[in-house]
Amino acid sequence: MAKFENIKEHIYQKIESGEWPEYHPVSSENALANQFKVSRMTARRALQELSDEGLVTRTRGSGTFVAPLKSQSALLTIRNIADEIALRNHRHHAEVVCMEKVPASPTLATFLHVPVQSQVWHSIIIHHENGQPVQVEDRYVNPRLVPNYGEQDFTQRTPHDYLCEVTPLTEASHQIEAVLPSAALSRWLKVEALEPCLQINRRTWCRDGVVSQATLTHPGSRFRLGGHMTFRASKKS
Amino acid sequence: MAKFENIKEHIYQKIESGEWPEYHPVSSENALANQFKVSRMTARRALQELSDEGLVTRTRGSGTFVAPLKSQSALLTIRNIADEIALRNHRHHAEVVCMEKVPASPTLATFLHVPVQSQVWHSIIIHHENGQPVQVEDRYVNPRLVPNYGEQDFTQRTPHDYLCEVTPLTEASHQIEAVLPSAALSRWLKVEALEPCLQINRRTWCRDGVVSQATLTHPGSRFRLGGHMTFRASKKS
DNA sequence: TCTTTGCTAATGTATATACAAGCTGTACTC
DNA sequence: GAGTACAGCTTGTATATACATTAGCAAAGA
Repeated sequence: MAKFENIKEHIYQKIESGEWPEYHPVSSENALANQFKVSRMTARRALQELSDEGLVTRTRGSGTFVAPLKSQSALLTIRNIADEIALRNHRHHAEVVCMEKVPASPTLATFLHVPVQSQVWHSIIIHHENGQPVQVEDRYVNPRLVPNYGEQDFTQRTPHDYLCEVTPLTEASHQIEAVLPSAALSRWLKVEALEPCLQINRRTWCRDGVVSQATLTHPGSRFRLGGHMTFRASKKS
Repeated sequence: MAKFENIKEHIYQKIESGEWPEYHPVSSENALANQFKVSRMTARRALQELSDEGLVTRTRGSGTFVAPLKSQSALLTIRNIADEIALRNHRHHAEVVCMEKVPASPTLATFLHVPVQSQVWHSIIIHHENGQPVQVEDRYVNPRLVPNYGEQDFTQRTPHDYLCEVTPLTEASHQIEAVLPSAALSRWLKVEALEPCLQINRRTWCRDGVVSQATLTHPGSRFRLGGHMTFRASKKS
């Protein structure tokens, strides 16, 4: 492996393991150069690439620091429903319908990479915007990676928020489809049985395996998923 | 502006203007260093950053070349329905329902940034996968930027393909929602009026303005939108 | 006490150089 | 003619050096 990659690896470990939390200072270019017995330009390259990847932020005159985790997936943000509602200056509140441990069905076991019939966390939470239900979050969580999931108070913070903190996410996959709500869903969302809903299926990974699999259902009449992208990073002229 | 930025700018112009098409060779590091009277390392930096941004591809021993445009938005791909179907080894065919010039309604005029009542291209195309309809593409195109849109044969190539070629896209925004199909849509998609559909609203920009606004409707029972992302670019160990 | 000044350390840009490693075409050999 | 060896160009990695720009702090001054 190239020398600059060793240095990146070293710093990445510190961040991923949680030893260096958000905003923790990272060794300076000169310090790394001494420590790894390389030239400053080589140490610089490692830090520069970590900065490009969004893991650290750098400020001339000040130094290099671990970037806030929430900005690490800046490109296609995994949205936190509570933040999104707050952004619109609306009021968010969550209702925990269910929080239990259940044995994993064969399908679920495959999704979460756990043994069939092993106990997994299951929660159902209804998110409201200004008193109206806008999302039902039906989530299964791997108890090996998140043993204390059931003890959290999810009326105060969202599961997404909590999971991001205890297991730094490294990977995610989404599937979006349009469905008709089940009886329970239409009751929870206070919509008619024939109203189309937007359903997002999301699995998230951390370094050690599948953390969680969630089905987020939104009423079609009260929700849109938006995205914007530009193909060019640098600014014009 | 920094020297390496000047070089980037120079190359970017060539690509954006279309003077250098896909796979066109880019001057080598040494050639650029001579041309711009800088050191090789500075020229290298310009090429390296363009490579990071996905505008060019580089191969040791061979050279630097303009990247194929379709890979320029690698992160959240703007999918081409035909490619997607081909990827599944299925058969794609398109049916052009309508191709006309219509006066822009006030709403549409706002979307496309054109004068109200000015003529714009309007096309409706049904995309089939193995004979079954999977997408209705209802598209409005800015005739100032794409004057010959109406003369293309969209049974052979998709509008997305054509638009990518004649106007290098620089920006795009999406909105996804779940809806019930209109009468015409349910007829075209051969679904019942009560089947929920996934509707994607997409606007695309090139350097000179809004190119096109499209509404893509998929039957919920036959379509899913997927995405996958990792938060770390480099590979492990 | 508040302000100014200046020092130090950190990142940002640029250069010159060296060698490693991979692709391509040419010339040579069999 | 077919295969091989090699030379030359390309990108990739690494080093040493110089100077610019900025943040933060400390000391001197009013």
